[in-house]
Amino acid sequence: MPRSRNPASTGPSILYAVKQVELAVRSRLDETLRPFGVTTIQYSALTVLEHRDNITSAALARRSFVTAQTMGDIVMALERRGYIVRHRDPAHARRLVIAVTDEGRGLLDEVREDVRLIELRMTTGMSDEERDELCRLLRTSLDNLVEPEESEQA
Amino acid sequence: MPRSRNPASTGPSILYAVKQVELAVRSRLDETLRPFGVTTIQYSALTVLEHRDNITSAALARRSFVTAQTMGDIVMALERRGYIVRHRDPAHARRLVIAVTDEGRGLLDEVREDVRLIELRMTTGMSDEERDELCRLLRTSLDNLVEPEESEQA
DNA sequence: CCAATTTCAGTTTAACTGATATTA
DNA sequence: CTAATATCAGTTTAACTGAAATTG
Repeated sequence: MPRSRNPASTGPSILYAVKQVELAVRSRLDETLRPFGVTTIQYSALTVLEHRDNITSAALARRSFVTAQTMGDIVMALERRGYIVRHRDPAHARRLVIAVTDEGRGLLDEVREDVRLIELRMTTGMSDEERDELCRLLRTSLDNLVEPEESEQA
Repeated sequence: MPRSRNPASTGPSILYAVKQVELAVRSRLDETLRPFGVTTIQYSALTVLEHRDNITSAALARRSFVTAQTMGDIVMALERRGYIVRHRDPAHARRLVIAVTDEGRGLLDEVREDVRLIELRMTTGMSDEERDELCRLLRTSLDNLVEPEESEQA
């Protein structure tokens, strides 16, 4: 296969680009979410919970690359606002499994369109194939970065 | 043009993927940078300064989507550690332009290889073309998200 | 006894807002 | 006068470490 250029040609610029895009996205998301009184971090956690119900705070922390204590604070903030509830896992009395409430789903529904507009703006000028490719390459990047040891069900 | 699928097919999952990848990258970068006593945020600012010398803290703030005060704190932290120096712009007495010191470049050199390893791990299994494509799509995303009003030279 | 989960306490960094002096 | 820059002060959120209780 023809290696068109040296492997370091792109340098550490992909990491830099990821960082910059995330900063830009967060800036836009903050504007969108401010009227609702939730932070981008809290919203991100809530979107994960929307798709992965009955997960514990500790598992959510591992998935988000933060400590259990940090995620504990975020989860408690969401609980205080009524967006989630927690109840004991019958099979595992130490665990508190999280469920998104109707209020939580309501919030997600309220901001869904605005969030989609940010994504549409970000991908302006891209073809559907390019959008799919970007998403696929980001997922691959994430898979490559996570520790392989993690084998949880939630 | 044949729109192969509905535009919402990928949903807001690209934003989610960007966020997750950034969290993963930051987690790895934190490990790498901890022995050097700099945070990922400080390091990111320093890499921008490496390529864009003679920029002001305020301009750096705009580029990084944070307030001037926030970037002021980060810049002062880098200054205290001796990684940058600031001096008055002769043409603009109010501005303090930033220059990376030899110590700053030394730090960047010391961590460059480790940072590159993170990027290599992240792009494991990708062809050179895919790496380039990922970088290109991220740059496009960033361009689409920045305010067009900004027309600074630095 | 050990590992995982949760939580309490304390600390630090990074973000914000608001206000102020300076200067082009 | 206005806008931009830098900075001072105060606040909040998000991250950490350390420690403790509980449970499998």
